[in-house]
Amino acid sequence: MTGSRADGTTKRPTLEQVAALAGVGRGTASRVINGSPSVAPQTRDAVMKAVADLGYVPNQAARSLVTRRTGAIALVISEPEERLFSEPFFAGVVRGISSVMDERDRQLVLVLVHGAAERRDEPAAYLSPQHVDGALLLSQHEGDDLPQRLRERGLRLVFGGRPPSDDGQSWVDVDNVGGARAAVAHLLARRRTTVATIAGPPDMQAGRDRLLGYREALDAAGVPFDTDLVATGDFTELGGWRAMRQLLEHRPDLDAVFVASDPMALGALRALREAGRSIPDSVAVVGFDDSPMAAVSDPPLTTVNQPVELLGREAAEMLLARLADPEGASPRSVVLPTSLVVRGSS
Amino acid sequence: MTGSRADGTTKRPTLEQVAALAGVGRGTASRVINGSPSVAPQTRDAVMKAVADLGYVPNQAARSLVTRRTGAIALVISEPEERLFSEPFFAGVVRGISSVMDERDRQLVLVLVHGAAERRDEPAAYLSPQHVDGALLLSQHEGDDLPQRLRERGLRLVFGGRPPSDDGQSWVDVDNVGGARAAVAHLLARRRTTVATIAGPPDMQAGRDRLLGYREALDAAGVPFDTDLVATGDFTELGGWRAMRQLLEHRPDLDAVFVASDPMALGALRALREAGRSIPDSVAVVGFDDSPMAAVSDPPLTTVNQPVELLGREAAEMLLARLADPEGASPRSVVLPTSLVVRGSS
DNA sequence: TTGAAAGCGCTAACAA
DNA sequence: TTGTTAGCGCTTTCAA
Repeated sequence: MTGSRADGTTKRPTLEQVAALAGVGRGTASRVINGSPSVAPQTRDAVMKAVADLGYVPNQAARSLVTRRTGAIALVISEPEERLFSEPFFAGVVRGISSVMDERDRQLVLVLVHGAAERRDEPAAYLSPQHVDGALLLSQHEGDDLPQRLRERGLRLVFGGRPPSDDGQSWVDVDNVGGARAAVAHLLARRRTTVATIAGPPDMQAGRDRLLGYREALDAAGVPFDTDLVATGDFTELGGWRAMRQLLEHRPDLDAVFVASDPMALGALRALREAGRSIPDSVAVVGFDDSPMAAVSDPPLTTVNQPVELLGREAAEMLLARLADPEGASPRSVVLPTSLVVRGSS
Repeated sequence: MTGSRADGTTKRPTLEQVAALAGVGRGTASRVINGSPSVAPQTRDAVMKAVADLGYVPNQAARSLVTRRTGAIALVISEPEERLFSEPFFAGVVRGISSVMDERDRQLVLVLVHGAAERRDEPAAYLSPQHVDGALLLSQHEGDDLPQRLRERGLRLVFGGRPPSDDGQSWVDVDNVGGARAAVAHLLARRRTTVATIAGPPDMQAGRDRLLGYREALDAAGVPFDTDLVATGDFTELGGWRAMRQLLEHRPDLDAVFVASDPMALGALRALREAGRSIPDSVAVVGFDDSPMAAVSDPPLTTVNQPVELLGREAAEMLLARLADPEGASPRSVVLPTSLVVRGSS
């Protein structure tokens, strides 16, 4: 099927050979392979057969050279956000992105960029139209000018997670506000009267949105917002533990807490246990993420599910759609629904 | 610096233009750019200046077309190992790999492959010399034939973590055996007499190696090996919790436990707490990973540090070295030292 | 609908 | 040491 060479390299069949075998010109063979409509059915069949017989695979380099498209998409991870690597969230999103890229025969190039602080030279020089057709940015943080620079270089961008400044960007996000609202409404519906929250970092959109959802649920129920019932964590277990202790100190009368991430919720559970508070009798806890840990914690955690894999898929497809569009379609945004996963009796 | 076109695409300067500006032939310009030694210093300078003035960047597609090298390296993650995504281990390794690739102007292509079970067609057809020059495989599991197939396709491979069957492979690993040995020796030196272990999955090399280290330390101290003191977990917190409960049931007299991963160690701590055993007075616990959680757990966990970022760097450099070598250097293997991080009084 | 031919930008072989 | 030239494999006009 493929000839081998002395150096172990494999010599692949070329379009030329396919054309010859099919008894057509190179141009025609090319048209068939690229799905051009103006090809006679029988010609198409002949070429297809030749392709199959020869095990032909187009040479991407040659193709790129003339089309000026690389077929590659960058997945940009900002170094400070590397924490994402240690969250199930990330794995799911990447799986979603990856499956789309596979289906569409695109390659996914992983680019870790250093924080603005530690950048010496032009950041991520690799991120240019010369190397990738577009870029997917995950979970941006406020004040980073990388997206702007990439856009200036002519790269099409799509954000996974709503970007801090939503000025004509394309993004896919989950409904953080709605998820948080549902979580808090659930607690209120269970006759909890003093519902606290452990919010995420205020410089992250997800953190802000989930806090907003908390407020909205209180408003809807006519419950006044009380800053003493709000503590902030950094999405880690330790942060959740600290925040819970702080809440217990200020407001030992609380009987429920909505925690903006599962790791923080686990930390909160620990703090509550250490304080001798029973769960959920004395304090009900609801998390956010629907991470695997939430299902097996003691007690199992009610939490908000977010469709992470779908988020990845949608973002990837949105980017490919923008690339396919002649002048780069106008920015779009999609919000995916979240849902409450009720466990135990909290 | 670069001309823009109507479609927003950037038209980059070509080697031709660089040569013209420098007043040399295209070939000479090419030599300078590729660092050929046979170029007169002044010629070199002239070309370099032209490159700088024009902001010239070589066209990778054109280059690949003639050199038949892509400049890309695949990072292959097997789907079942996706758990790696949720471990700090992974983030560190990827950071190491990524930094090397940046330095050497290589792109890192992320490839998630599905488990052997769910593969429909030829697995990861993308993984061929046509697309990538080589591949880095992380944490392989027993019985997967993907590495073999990739090698048959003519791809150079390097493993991060010792591969299950070490028949002439190239790999970089950390000293799991030595780390485990040190951990157990530490417990024995602290006059612990009944040291149990929670081992990792037996189908993973790291799991086996850490158990071996445990045995070696016992042997060295003349302590008999007792299967009742061995429980197995799956590297997750839940697994550690279960294993600890099992150990306590069979051998409530144990006074120390070496746990083969930090997440499992945290689960073990929880089980011990729930059983009313004080830590470290009643039972001393040592983990493995030196994950961030270990430092902030209650009590802080003594654990084994593994140089994850270095592992990534070494693996990446080994692969590039193999690629640079004419006939693909003979397989090499490197074991990086681990070290015990003693915390608290365990 | 099809074939022929002109490059895409670069490296490497060959001459000079 | 340098310039010239022949492709690498493909897409895409341009004619037919």
